Amino acid sequence: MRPFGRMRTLAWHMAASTPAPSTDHSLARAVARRLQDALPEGVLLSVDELAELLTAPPNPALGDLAFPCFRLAKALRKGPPMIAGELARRLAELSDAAPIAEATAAGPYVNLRLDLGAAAAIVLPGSARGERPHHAAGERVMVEFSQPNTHKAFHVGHMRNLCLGDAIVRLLRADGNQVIAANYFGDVGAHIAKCLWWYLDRLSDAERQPPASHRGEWLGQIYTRAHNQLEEWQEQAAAGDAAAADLLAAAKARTTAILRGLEARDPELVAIWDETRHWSLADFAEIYGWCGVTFDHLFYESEVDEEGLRLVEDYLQRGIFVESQGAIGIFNEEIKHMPFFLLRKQDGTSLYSTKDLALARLKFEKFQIDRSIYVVDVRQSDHFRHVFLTLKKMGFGQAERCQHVGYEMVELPEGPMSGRKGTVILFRALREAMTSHVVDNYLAKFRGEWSDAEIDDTARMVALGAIKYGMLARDVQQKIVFDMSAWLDLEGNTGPYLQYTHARATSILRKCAEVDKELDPALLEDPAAARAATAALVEPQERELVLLLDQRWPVAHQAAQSLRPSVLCTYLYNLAKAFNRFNQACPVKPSEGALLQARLLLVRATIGALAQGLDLLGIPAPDRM
RNA sequence: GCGCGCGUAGCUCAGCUGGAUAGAGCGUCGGCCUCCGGAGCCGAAGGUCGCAGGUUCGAAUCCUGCCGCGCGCGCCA
Repeated sequence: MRPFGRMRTLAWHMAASTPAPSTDHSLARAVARRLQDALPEGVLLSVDELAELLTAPPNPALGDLAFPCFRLAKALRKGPPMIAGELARRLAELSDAAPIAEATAAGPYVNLRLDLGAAAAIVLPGSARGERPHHAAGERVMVEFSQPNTHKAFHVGHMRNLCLGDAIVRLLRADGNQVIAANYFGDVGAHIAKCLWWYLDRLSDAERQPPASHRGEWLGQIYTRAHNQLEEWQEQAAAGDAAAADLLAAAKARTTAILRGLEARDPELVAIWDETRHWSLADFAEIYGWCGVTFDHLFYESEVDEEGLRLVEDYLQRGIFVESQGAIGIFNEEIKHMPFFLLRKQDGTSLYSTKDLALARLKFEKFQIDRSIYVVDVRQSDHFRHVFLTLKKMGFGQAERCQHVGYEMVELPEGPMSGRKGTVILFRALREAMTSHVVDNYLAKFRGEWSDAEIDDTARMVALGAIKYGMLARDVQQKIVFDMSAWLDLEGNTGPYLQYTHARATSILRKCAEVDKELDPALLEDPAAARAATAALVEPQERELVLLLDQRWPVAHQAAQSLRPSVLCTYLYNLAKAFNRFNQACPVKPSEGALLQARLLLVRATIGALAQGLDLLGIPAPDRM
C-alpha cells in the first residue's frame, strides 16, 4: 500500500551506515539527522519523519527551515515552547551541526538558519547532474486516459484529459512504478450509427468525398450535423410536428439497422465502419504526436463489446447479476441514491458499463496489473463507483486498487461547449492560434538568425507548453474556463514562463562559455570541491533558490501520490520565480573565482530541476526561445 | 428530492492529512535595461477566507446546519 515509505526507510538505513552527510542530496534529511542527534530521550522519530515535519518559516528573516514541536508535546508531556527551547539549546551544543548554522526557539518552533555554502553543496550537484531518486521495485499500474470517440472531433475539452493522463503516467514512472499508458477508443455505439447514417444516406456522392487531411475532423462535422438534426426533429415531434415525427422515426429505424448490421458483421457496413474509424484514429495519432504523448497499449470498445455481454450472461447465471424490467444489472446498495447499475439493455445489447467490465478483466488478467487508474471526467464518478463495486462482487480482488481520477470540465466563458450551438473549439484551432501567436509575437525576430525549422519546432514547444500548463496547473476539482485570448497571454503564471526561465538559464551558461567561464566538472562529482565553491554564496536570492531546489523530489512524489500534477506546477512556478529573482540580483558572467563557480553550479542545478519538472508534466524545455 | 463538488483580493486561482503576520497571476497605479535575453524584476493599492454554530491551546483547513453555484441521478457514453 505504501511502497514509498518502505523505500525511504531502506534508504535511511543505508545512509545511516555510511557517515557521509555531504553526499546526501536531501537538505531536509541532512538537517533531520542533526535534529535526531539533538532530540531529547524518549522521542522515537525517524530521520524521514523528522524531515517531513520540517517546514518553511512564514518569513525568511526568521530562518531557512522551521521545526514545529507540537508532535513532541504528548510524548514529553511538556509544552511545545519549552521543548523548542530545549531543542534549540541542544542543537547549539552539538559538536557538528552542519548544515545548521543557528537554531533559535520561537514559541513552539525551532527556527533553523543554515550554512548556505554547506546547504548548497548538499543540494546542487545532484540537481545539476539531473539525478533521479532511487526506488525499490514499484507497482505495475495502468493509467487509462484520452479515450476519444471515433467519428467525433477532438476538441479542447479532450485536451485536459490527455494532459492529465500523460502527466500522471510520467509522475508515477518517476516515482518508481512500472506504468502502462493505455488508451481506449470509443469506436462502437450510437454515435457511430448516427454518423454513418448521415454519411451514407444524406450526403451526395460528391459530398461523400473526404478531404485530403483531417478526415477525422470532417467525420466529426458529419456526426454533429446528424446529431443536431435528430435533436431538432425530436423537439419538433414533441411539439406536435407530425412530419418531423415521421422523419425521426425513419432515421431511428435506419440508425438501428446500421447498428444491427455492424453487430451482425455485415461485410459492407463493417468495411465502411473500419475505413471511417481509421480516419479518426489517424487524426488522433497525429494529435498525440504533436503533443508528445505516447501510449503503451490501445484498447478499443469494439474488442470488448462481445466479451462484455458474455460476462453479463455468465454472472447472471451465477446469480451475481439480476434481471430488472427486462434489462440486466446489479444492485449496489452501497450507492444509496441510485443503487441499480444497468449492464445490459432490454434489447440485449451492451452499454458502456458492459464493456468496462470486460475491459477491466482484460487489464487484470492479460496485463497483470496491481493498480488501475481511470482518468475520466467527474460526471462519471457514480459510474466508476458502480464499476469497481461490481468488479469486486464478481470476485476481482484488484477492484480494491481501481481508482477514478475525476476532473472537472473545460467550459467557455459563455458556458459549456455545445456541438449544437457550434461553440465547440476544436483542438486544432487552439493549436494553430497558439502556434502562430507565438511565432508572430515572440519568434519572428529570430527569422534569419535561426533556421525556419528551429523556429517551427520552438513554436510547437512553446504552444504545447502554454496549452499543457494551462490544462494542468488548475486543480482537477476546478472547472477550466477556456478563453482563447487569456490563453494566448503568455506572461505571468504560464507554461512559457517556465520554459522561458529554463531558456534564460541555459543562455547564461552559453554566454559564459563564450568567454571561457565554464563550470568545473569536479564540482558535480567531488563534494569537497563543491563545498569550497559554494562557500562564496551569500545572497538571499541564492539562499531562496537552494532551499527551493531541495524540494523538487518531495514535491514530485507528493504530486504522484495524490495524482495531482497541479502540485508540481505550483512548485515549478515558484522555482522559476526564485530563479528570476536570483537572475536579477546576482550576475553570473561578471563573477570570478569561487563565486562564479558556485553560481554556475546554481544555474545548472536550476536548469536540471526545471527540465526534469517540466518533463514530468510532459512539457518540453527549449534551450532558447 | 438524493448524491458529488465548488464558494479565499475587482477577475482567475494557490494554500485545505489543523499551526507563526492568508499568497500568486491578470487588471490598476508607480519604478527597473552602461550589466548574462523585458515572455523578466521591484514596489503600491486591494481580503469579515459564503453565513452561523461546534471541536481544539490553535480553524481558510476538521464536524454540523444553512445560503449560492455547478454536475450526476436504468436502457447515452
